[in-house]
Amino acid sequence: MTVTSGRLLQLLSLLQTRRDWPGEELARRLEVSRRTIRRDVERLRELGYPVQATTGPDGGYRLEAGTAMPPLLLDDDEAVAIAVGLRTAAGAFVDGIEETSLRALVKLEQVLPAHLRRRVTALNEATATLAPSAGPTVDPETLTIIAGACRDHECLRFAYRAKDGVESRRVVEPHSLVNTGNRWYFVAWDCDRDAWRTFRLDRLERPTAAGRRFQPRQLPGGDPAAFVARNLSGSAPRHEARVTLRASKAEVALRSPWAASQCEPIDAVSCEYRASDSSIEWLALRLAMIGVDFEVHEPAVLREECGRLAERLAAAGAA
Amino acid sequence: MTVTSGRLLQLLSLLQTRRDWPGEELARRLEVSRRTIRRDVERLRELGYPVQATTGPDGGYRLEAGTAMPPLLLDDDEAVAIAVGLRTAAGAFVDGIEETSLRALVKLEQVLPAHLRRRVTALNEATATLAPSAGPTVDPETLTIIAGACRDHECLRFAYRAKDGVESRRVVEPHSLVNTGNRWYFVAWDCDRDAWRTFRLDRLERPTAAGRRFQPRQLPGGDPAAFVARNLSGSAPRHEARVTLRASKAEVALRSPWAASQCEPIDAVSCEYRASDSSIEWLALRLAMIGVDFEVHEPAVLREECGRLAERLAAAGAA
DNA sequence: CACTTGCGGCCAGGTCCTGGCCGCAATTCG
DNA sequence: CGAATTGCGGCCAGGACCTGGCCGCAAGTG
Repeated sequence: MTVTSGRLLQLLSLLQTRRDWPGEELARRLEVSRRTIRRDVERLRELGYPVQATTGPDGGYRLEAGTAMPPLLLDDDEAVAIAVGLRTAAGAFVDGIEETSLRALVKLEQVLPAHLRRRVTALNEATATLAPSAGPTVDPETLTIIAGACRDHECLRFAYRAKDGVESRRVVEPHSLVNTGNRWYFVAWDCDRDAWRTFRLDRLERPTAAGRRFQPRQLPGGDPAAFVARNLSGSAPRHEARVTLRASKAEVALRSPWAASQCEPIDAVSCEYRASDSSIEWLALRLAMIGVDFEVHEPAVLREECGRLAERLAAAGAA
Repeated sequence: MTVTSGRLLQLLSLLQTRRDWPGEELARRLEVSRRTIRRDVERLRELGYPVQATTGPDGGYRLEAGTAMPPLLLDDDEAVAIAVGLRTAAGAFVDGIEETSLRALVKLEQVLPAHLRRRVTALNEATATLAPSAGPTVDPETLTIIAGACRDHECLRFAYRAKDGVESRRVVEPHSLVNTGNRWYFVAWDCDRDAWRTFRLDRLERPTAAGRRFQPRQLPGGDPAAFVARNLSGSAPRHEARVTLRASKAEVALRSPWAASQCEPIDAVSCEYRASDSSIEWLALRLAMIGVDFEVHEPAVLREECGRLAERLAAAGAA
């Protein structure tokens, strides 16, 4: 029954755009009797969506938070906003959320109408400017193409620039994407070399689905993250910073709320701040961003980096 | 019809998690005959979802991008990822996307199951650390509560700290949220003072829905953005920076892709960078973040800020 | 207390769903 | 080229489901 199912979807959509809906209005919008609305609501409830109702004048229906996610019915703008948000989230280094963001993004982009896709890429370029990050960034386009190929077991072709700078064309059976810290790796079976390889995403260009499907192979060891870690052999060491800020924790919270959660109060005019990152430059900048005077206890390289940064800024300031 | 509609939704969900589905497998998963699958697919098409099919061995169904958004069927992790992404997008200053992100977020949070909500807030706190922004930030919680109250025409109660520091309790009929640059304003009818007011979100605390609904009033002039602009009377002046970077545009693009789009090449070893922001501190940090030597032409305050920052870092580096 | 709004039983007429069967078309593979 | 796989959709029959209308009931609101 295409009409009934469609109406149910419409009803769900209406219930998501506003909180309270009198049955009368729903009936008018969906062009059915109020009796049918009651029945539709009953159906939604049967499907597990918690629709609450209140009686009396000003009563109506309301979709509440339940135990499972109902299908999200988004309008164009909202879809675009979500896509943009996910792109930045997937591209950023936000411990533990990237892979999932990516999966959601792939799902969304699969069905994203073309005109919306154009808006997303346009907006994404515009916003990239304002979301600085340390180190080489990865194009969200690349990410979604590869993630999609992994999901759909589709062969992939791309250009790769090895560590020594040598360029080559690859054809692979994609297996998975792995995110460590702020870098993306791509685990795949290299068809030409007949072997498993890991590729760094920022060295990879113009990925395109080759169209051919394949039977997934078993990755030795099973866990792609472990596989990448093994092949990485200890690059990207993390730096653990311990710093005293010359301000109370409350002051820090006021100026830079994002830093407060890693602050331990010492006394009324200072607190200890801890942070870790694989990039010393970024670590130094984060400290500078807090906006209060500070003193670096460790590591020494961070102190040096602060000095370098100071020189650069001093030079700029003196000009 | 609950079973047919439910199956249609399940089918849609399956089609979103992977690209190709042989009819045989769909039939097995949904526990109906292949004939019924064919009919369900037909129904989806009738509802406007572009389901493509390919014949032959290795054939199957595939949900493609159409002209309208189908309902998104998300699993728990994906919902969390989207919520987190939207929260940062709404809190950040990403010209033009915040209001919409916020609307999508309100829609999502309305139906977000409690256990997922907990995960979102937890993650959000954790990630906030890595998404620094200049100036006072706004709690996404606050943002969604207010946006929801605006949408649902529900009275709102909150504490407000005026410019002169005086604290007061307010009860208002919320009208709209306005985002300018990197700041949020809230336009509402103040019930106690019987007048329209704009509030700065970062001065507002503990907003709670009062429960009472109201008939929306007409905002004089109609446009909330214009209303805010009128009442703002030229605060938050923007600083326009003009800087020479001591590196080629290509080098900048390599180190900090986000900055490249605002670079104009001068010669092989330098390029001009332009940026504007209401916060001098943030402007200086953005320059530092590019990671190359530079020289500030204007404004003078930016030069001074660089000097201040340099001193702070020098002190930290020397320690 | 009157009024509004949701709830759900009951009814009758008509529509739609499902599984099975079939011939057809497109594609892949040997 | 021919066999096999997969999707398409007509047809059928039995049964289940939908809809609108009507009603008495319960629960808020003023």
